[in-house]
Amino acid sequence: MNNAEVKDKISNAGLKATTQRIVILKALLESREHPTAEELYNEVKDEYPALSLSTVYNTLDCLVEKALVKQVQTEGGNMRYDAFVDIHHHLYCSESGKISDYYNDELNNILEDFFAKHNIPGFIPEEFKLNIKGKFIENGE
Amino acid sequence: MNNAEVKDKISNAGLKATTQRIVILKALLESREHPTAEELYNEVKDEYPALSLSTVYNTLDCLVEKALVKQVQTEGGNMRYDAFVDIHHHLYCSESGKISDYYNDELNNILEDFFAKHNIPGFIPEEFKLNIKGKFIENGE
DNA sequence: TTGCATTTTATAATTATTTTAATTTATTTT
DNA sequence: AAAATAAATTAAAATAATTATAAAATGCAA
Repeated sequence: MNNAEVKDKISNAGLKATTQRIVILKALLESREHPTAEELYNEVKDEYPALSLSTVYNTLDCLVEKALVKQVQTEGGNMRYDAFVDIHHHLYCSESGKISDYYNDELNNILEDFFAKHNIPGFIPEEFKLNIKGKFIENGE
Repeated sequence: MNNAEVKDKISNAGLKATTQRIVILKALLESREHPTAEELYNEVKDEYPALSLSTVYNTLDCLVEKALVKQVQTEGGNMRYDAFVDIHHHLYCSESGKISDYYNDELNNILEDFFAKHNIPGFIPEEFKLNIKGKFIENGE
């Protein structure tokens, strides 16, 4: 995705498309690693050395508020971010802690169907996210 | 659950059953609120005023390690704990941040079946946890 | 009981994140 | 275009959650 497209994304969300916001969102869109604010900061610093870590936090807050970015639930301490806001699930590796994406439309349909049929008393579900814990295996293991 | 039963749980896991561990685990077993370390500390302090917050953190780490307690994924900053380690899912309220339990064996079976049939290349799934985001509704709303 | 290992405690240190207030940048008004 | 206004960014300080440290207390084995 080029800068102009990222810029449009930000503008269309009703935010000022500042350089900082563009480079931060672009970096996040180029990563599938669900980085922390600090990891993103280190990514972006090369290209934009004047950037401050506060700005990364502020910008991510903005982007989350406008639903351009999602916070990723982790069991560990710190917050991670994901610019891929389409429906997908996560694989959590119990050994490395790595979080990978899992896309499966059939699974999404099954979950939608299930909760269309099974009411949860007192609760209106809006979004389903499956966390799959397990282990990555080496090739040939 | 009485103290003796909690004590056995701890001993059976291979841990020394100290008073602190007993009261902390007991308090957690009596809560369905997925408390933080600090919330637990405040619960337990009445009954056991000498208790230190560090001990709560240490004890919870121990209990997690021995799988008597699970960490609960949250989007906010701080860690939450759950002494109910049987298979269940969580309802996340987007308004209040409250996390409630959702039990459904049929859903568990559907998920088991799905991943028995659908291999994830390079990954061995061990545990499925569905996070259901939505809203709690008032009676009569 | 004596000795040893473990646990607990209080304190200090660390880390992630948020707040603050000043500065810079962008936008609107004149 | 210049001045006024608003918004965003920055560096620094503050806060909150958690972890590390080292001394004291506890519990168990010989």
